[in-house]
Amino acid sequence: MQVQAIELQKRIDRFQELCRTRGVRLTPQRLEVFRAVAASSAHPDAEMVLRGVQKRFPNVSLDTVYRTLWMLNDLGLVGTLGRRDSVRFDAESRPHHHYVCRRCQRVWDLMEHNPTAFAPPGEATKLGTIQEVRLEVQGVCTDCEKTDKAKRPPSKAARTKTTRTPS
Amino acid sequence: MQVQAIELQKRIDRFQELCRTRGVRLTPQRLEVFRAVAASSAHPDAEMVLRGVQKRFPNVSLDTVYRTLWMLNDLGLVGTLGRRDSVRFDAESRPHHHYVCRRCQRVWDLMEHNPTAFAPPGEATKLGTIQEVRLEVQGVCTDCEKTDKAKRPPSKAARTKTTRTPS
DNA sequence: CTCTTTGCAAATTTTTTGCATGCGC
DNA sequence: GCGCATGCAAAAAATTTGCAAAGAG
Repeated sequence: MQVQAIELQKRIDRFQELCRTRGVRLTPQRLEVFRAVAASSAHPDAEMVLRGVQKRFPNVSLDTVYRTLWMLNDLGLVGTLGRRDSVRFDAESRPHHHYVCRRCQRVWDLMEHNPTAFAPPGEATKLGTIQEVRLEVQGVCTDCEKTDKAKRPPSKAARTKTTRTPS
Repeated sequence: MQVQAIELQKRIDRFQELCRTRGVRLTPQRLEVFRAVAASSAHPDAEMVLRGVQKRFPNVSLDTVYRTLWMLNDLGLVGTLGRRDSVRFDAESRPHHHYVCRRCQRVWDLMEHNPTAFAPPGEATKLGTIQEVRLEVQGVCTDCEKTDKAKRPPSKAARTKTTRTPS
């Protein structure tokens, strides 16, 4: 699960260049966080990245890892699996894909049936059984485009947890 | 964002039938949770489902909603967007897909390039801009197949939060 | 009547934030 | 030196679990 040294160096160069281009401050922590993600093909979560980074910088904190990872994500240098917010459900039974707006988080079902899209890549069959193939298109919906800037819901903190002792 | 009454009824019938077939107890809460998901095409999260259910059953609790949703997921009646565990990162820059093992949660990159798979369905272009197309194949990897049964890590609770006062 | 499911509350887990200090540029 | 980034700790958000009481089959 290790990335080749040459490929890794290529990625790091690109990162450093992007930092200069985009005016992002290049700190040792950030470099190390990026190295940890770029060097692994195990798709680590934040905690795994932390462990990797701590080998060289024993006192980096998990929050720095999170901050850096999302920053790298903004820069387009790392991708994510899973959403940072809550899990969403749907009961549409026909096979379909999703379009997800990265600003308002709304989801549309894409019913257009391109059968090849649901055919699992042959490569996958060698890895194990296949239970589901899921395609997700991400972008910014036209509504959000119009009203530019993200309008995050006013921090759910305000809401009273559940309906606990309503009186 | 409402599902047609006929389609909704069809889904509910299927749910009730599956309950009988699979020996799942059909409680009013469960029916209502399913109705809430099946009636919406907004891909609600657990809290949104709760709000829908509470219109008829003001005292259902969020935990029941969660329990029911995952149960419906097991039954194959609802699908999910996003993972229930933590977000994972990767720094692979070439376009690629993922194979995710539902037991050990490991992820493999699928580099096999089927260009059509990355072409966003035309339907999506009408909804907004497109930033990324992501395909995820889910299943059980051969390793886990061999050692059947899921071997969930022994509840991360055991671990000492971070490196807080190690002495 | 029995055994599953519910509601409640508290615990767990994951992620974010406020603030004083430190370091890249 | 200035201002963003870090570390720390604590908050927030999301989800799960233990347990007594209620209800389905």
